[in-house]
Amino acid sequence: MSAISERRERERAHRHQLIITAARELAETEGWEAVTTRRLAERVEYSQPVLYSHFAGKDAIVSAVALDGFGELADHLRRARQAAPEPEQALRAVCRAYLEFATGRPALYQAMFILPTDLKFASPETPAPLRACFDEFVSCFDPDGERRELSAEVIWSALHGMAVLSEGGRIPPGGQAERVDFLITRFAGVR
Amino acid sequence: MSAISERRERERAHRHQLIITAARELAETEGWEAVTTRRLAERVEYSQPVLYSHFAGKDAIVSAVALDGFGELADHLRRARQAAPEPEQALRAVCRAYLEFATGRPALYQAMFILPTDLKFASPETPAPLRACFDEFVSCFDPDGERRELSAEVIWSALHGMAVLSEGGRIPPGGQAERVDFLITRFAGVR
DNA sequence: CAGGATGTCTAGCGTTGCTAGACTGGGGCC
DNA sequence: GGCCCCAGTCTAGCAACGCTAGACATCCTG
Repeated sequence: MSAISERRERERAHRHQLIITAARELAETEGWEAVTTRRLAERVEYSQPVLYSHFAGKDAIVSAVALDGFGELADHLRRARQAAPEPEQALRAVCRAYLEFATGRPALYQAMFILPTDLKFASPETPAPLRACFDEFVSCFDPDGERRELSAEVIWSALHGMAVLSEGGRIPPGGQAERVDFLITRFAGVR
Repeated sequence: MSAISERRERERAHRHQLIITAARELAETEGWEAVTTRRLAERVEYSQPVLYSHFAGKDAIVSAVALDGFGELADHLRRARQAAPEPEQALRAVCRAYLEFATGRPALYQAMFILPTDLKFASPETPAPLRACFDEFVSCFDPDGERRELSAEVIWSALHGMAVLSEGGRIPPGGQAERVDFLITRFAGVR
């Protein structure tokens, strides 16, 4: 019962991750509308029902990709914040890193924030990577000051709005840096 | 050729609007995923191909609904702005009206800003209602001050971010008013 | 009154997410 | 060791999707 079933479990875990990365790659190269269960199954060289033995449905696969994305975003933001010498510059660095992430991996960003997912936000069972992302913004504000969470929410909203409106062509895609600078100067003074 | 074909044209225009309002009602009561060409056709009591004699495809129907929405949003914002006695209160009033609109008609807002549409933004052939919405924000800032457009873009982004993150449960849906106030105080001083 | 244009329909194509039922092969019990 | 059973995988198919071809009817024009 031991060795063989252990190997199977290992293989199963490996295949689980294989599905996630295949979905992500497919989405990043051809967009999420090209990610169908058939194409995904063909890509991982298994039949469709195998996908459903790993995930409850397509949404769950998207959620898994999104979760990976939140982990990477948290890393990305943390690195940017820690590389900044001063607190004010930290906020600016984190904001820029956020937009860089959003425009650099549009499909991943879409999975995290736009497509319907099963992920729980702002709740006790919120996955750790999601909290970590939010906390990176919170950390940019003065621990003594009140309303750090509020500041983080508003900043995050603004960045998300810029990212998605610009990606969809609702506002000119150029001039993102200018908008960030403008936003920061309004928020930095009251840190 | 006159009377009869005129009547037909009238009927055709009437049916055109009928399709749009049916799509909108269906979306507002059951969500956009319930708006299929079959159900829509059944609702307007015609067969599917009739829809395609009026619109290029489903996206075009969504776009038409969105365009109606932009007209209403522009009205809504203008009324809010004009009802405010002072410029600073005008910005606050417009922002609140915007979020009120977004949370009050979520399906309509989705058609305008999230679903894929054929509408052109920030371009010469941008429809008038879209420009009108943007201009309502611009009008809230000092005509002598520079960067009115930039301010409008950033404010709009922030509002959109709040609306969509809150609707999707990414940030707590309560406390929207607090966020708006917080945002305004950062932007009002430099009007 | 014939001919053509216009409008609407039925029927169907290809694709989607998802699932039931058959088949296979190794693990545990007598 | 031999039998049964369960986990895993597959083929095949369902209902619903957006969209369209081709047949039918209906009305204006010459």
